[in-house]
Amino acid sequence: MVKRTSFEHDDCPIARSLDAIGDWWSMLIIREALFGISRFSEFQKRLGLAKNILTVRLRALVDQGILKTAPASDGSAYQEYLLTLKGRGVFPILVALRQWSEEFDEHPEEIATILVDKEKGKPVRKLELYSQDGRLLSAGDTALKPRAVVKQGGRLTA
Amino acid sequence: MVKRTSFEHDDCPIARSLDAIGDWWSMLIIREALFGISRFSEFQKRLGLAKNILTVRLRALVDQGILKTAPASDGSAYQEYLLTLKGRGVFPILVALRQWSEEFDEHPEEIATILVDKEKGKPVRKLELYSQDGRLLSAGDTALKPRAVVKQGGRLTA
DNA sequence: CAATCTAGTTTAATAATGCAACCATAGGGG
DNA sequence: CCCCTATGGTTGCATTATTAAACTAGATTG
Repeated sequence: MVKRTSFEHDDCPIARSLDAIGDWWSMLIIREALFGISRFSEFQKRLGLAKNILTVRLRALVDQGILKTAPASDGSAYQEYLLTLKGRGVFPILVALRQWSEEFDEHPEEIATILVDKEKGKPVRKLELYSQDGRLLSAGDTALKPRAVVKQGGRLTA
Repeated sequence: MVKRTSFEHDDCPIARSLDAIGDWWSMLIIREALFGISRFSEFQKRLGLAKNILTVRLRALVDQGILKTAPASDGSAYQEYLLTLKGRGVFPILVALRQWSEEFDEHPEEIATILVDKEKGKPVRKLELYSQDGRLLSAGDTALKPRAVVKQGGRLTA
């Protein structure tokens, strides 16, 4: 690679998200964390990834404020990894990924679980995107607008 | 890597999606395609990725039925890459990624664009997840249920 | 018909990933 | 106190992926 491309300071928010959590393991670690997994060894067992990789990923997630370490909680003298607010904010992304598989995968019969609402136990609806005045939007109904920014000099830039 | 782990036949739909489009470039290629980009050189210019990688990614996306090649359209004798229905279905994932950055990024002032609805030009709302009976759900209101599957033998499995 | 554009392929270097083996600390048994 | 196991890593090395840059070959343009 001669240096792997970083999107950390890209002006596209999608690229920025991908830079933060856009690899297989980070996303799956957050998925497990949302299930309540918090211990190093539990992550390692459930995901089956190499421990050194887990170490690196956990550290990166902590550095980015997606996970935080807590001294313990279940009595044992070890630490645990807990989601921050930012980390819990990844939930819609995971739901979107899940629903894409459910809708388009060629072997949906291999999918083992369904996302349901706790209260009724029924499958959730598809994620919906609305305009401010309440119209349901699809990709074609949207556009990108440059964010108007007033810089120090007072000039208007994109 | 000694063979990168594949999630192609994982039973988790999130893992399956990640296996298909869970790398930086694939996601960004689809983003560009949603903007109407369809030519090899355009993708390469806009994303700034190495051409060999673009070749591999485009081929993988076509193999997976996310893009399809069409013989031409603007007269020139070259081919173009177009999104399939499955490809356009990635849109909510990209919206979720975008909104996560918008909400949690530490330098939101570096984000250059806003997603608006075409009709009014106003920013869209956050993606919303509803239960079948219309309640707005957050992560804590949901659970995973094993998908009941009736196998050949007639036994019920998870 | 020479120059340039398109859509790649090839090559060589560098970076990331994975496996396995090792290490340090805590707690428990004897 | 000594040995054993579990937790939470670290280190080394082999393999694989990504990249930039050079090269091709057909299509288009001047």
